[in-house]
Amino acid sequence: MIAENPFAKFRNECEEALAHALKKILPEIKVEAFAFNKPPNPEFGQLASSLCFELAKKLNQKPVELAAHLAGAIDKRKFTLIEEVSAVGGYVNFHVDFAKFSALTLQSIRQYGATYGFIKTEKPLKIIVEHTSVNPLHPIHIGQARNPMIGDAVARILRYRGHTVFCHYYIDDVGRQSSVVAYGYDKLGRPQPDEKADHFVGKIYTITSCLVELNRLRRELELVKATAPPDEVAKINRQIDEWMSIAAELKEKFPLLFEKLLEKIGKAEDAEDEINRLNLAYENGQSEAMKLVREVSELCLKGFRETLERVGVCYDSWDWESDLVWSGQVSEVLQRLKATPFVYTEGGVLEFDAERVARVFKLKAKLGLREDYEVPPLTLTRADGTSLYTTRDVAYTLWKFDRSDKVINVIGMEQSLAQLQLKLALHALGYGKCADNLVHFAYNLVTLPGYKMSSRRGRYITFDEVLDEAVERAYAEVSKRSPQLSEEEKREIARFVGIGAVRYALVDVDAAKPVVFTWDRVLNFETNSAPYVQYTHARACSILRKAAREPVEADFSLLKEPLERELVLSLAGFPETFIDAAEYLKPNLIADFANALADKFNTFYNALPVIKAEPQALSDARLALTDAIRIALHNALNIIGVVAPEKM
RNA sequence: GGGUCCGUGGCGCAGCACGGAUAGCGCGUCAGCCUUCUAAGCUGAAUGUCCUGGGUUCAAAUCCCAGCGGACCCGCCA
Repeated sequence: MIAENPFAKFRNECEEALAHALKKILPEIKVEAFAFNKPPNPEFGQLASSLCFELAKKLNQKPVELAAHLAGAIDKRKFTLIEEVSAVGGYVNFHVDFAKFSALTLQSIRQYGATYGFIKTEKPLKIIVEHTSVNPLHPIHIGQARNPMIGDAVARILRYRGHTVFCHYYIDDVGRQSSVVAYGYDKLGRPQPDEKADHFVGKIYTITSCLVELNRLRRELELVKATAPPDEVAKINRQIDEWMSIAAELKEKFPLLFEKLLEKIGKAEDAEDEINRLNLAYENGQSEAMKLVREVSELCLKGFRETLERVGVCYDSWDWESDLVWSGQVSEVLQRLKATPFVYTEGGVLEFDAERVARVFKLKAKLGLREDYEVPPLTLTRADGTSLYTTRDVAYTLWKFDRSDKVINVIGMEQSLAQLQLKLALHALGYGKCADNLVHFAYNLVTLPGYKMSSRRGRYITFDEVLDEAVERAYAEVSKRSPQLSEEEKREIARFVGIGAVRYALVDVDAAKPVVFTWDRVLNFETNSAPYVQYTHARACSILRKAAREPVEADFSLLKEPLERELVLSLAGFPETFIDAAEYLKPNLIADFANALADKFNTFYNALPVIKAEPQALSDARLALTDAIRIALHNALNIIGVVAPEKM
């Protein structure tokens, strides 16, 4: 007997059994769906119904008596997996027939192998997952690295679920910041990088942006010094002080580059204007500007690709924001928005009345907003006619929906309002359906202890640094723990252990929670980490290797130990966990599952022999169990992008 | 001021979508386990007003309301 979802099979039988019994003794009662709980203790069985508590009040009977009555009415002979039904304290408890259930679960896992657990959806969709989308100005820092880890895991999960998934990277090269870095790069004479390209670009960006900001503030001070109130002058002075200290930091860290840029733009009074001109020229598709900005952006992206490839993240499409502007899609969207009654002009710029859209289309309840909350308006254009980020995002979103049924944007929760306004803009344009299929997967920030990471200020820890450190730490661990391995093996293991640890650490915490970055968090190699699960997987592989035989006709009824039964239950539940993870977009469920299974296996490993178990039939059954665990751990790690090694 | 999210042993987290029996786990602390299948492991001990107060319910960490604390957002930045 084989089932792709063993635990669901048991659950279905329990449901059916309960429904029959209810119909028999209380035909007048209609229950839509039966919810089951997992009992806190195996002596209460594997599934429990608390239905009697609900019915007790309606029927004016005691739950305990009702439960006994109901349990007694179940004819368990009609079902294959139900061994016993008991009534305890008002609950109806279902006990699984472990002999049959173990056989079902372990044979199914063996049969499905690398596809076990990945139940296909009945409604496959074309889904675009947009993730990472770090601006091409500086290296990906650890605060941003949570994004590709979550995005990639979500994409993998949805693919295994049977959807057609495309991962898109949105290259935001139209913002003013791109012109800032391009300006600095140009002043330096467009040099070739002498290090990893994104790190190189990042330095230019930070220093340029700092110098330009100082210029601006100093001029502002000159202008208002005589006329403005003292507290305003003091405020500007404070800002100057802050940027001066940043400049000092940068000068110390990158003396050569700092000097060069200081010389070129330190006193350039027209820097601000030149950057604005460059930005305008770029949006207008002027060829010199195009060449310059694209050149810097490409450099940076080259660095990103290296980093992301290293952690096993890849994309199906790299979408340039500028392409949307140059192709006229942005201005077309603007025209169409202007034609709606929701756009007005104020102070020479176009404003979008998001609040009115929400009211007219009665969307507040649907979008989870209170009726008395007023959605702030969205400015669509600058006074010079250039577009703003969210405006371009409207065009981009429509472009994405031309290619998919559903769009998932993995974007920090600080952009919640912008994403809401984006949805409302879609409604205003008549694309309410797209808005409904647009998901903002919001995740919380990663901060450094004491301060927020700031790319403009050059205060960040790069993802590359974290990966390097993790791999180095892992190398030290492997060398210590497995000195017998060859140098090559150690390097290889260090690589996937270190990278796995980082991936796992960034996926494991609920995306809604803020994370304070500490090295301890990502360099954890003990329980509840990728290395722990990887180690457990390698351990299972090692046993199977040493056994050197195939347990062909194992007698699963020999698996009578509570530890073995818990393992079977865990394994049988993997498909349901996977479905939950896919439907609710919760990759951390997979990490938790893997960790919990590893925990149970290690307990089992320490308590009971596998190869040396007597009689051999028991050894065979335990080998089959071990093999099933190996498969489940492998599959779980696979979806969160972590390598499952055979040795470490 | 308004909005969104978060609040669970000393620290870091799970559980909350779908209410259910004794709230789990890791770190740290203490006491143990390697001539036995990988000790990146295991066993045991101590540690909790599940932010506070109301409400709904037979039943609340979980749902609702109010408050407190923290993060983020409310820009002709992205």
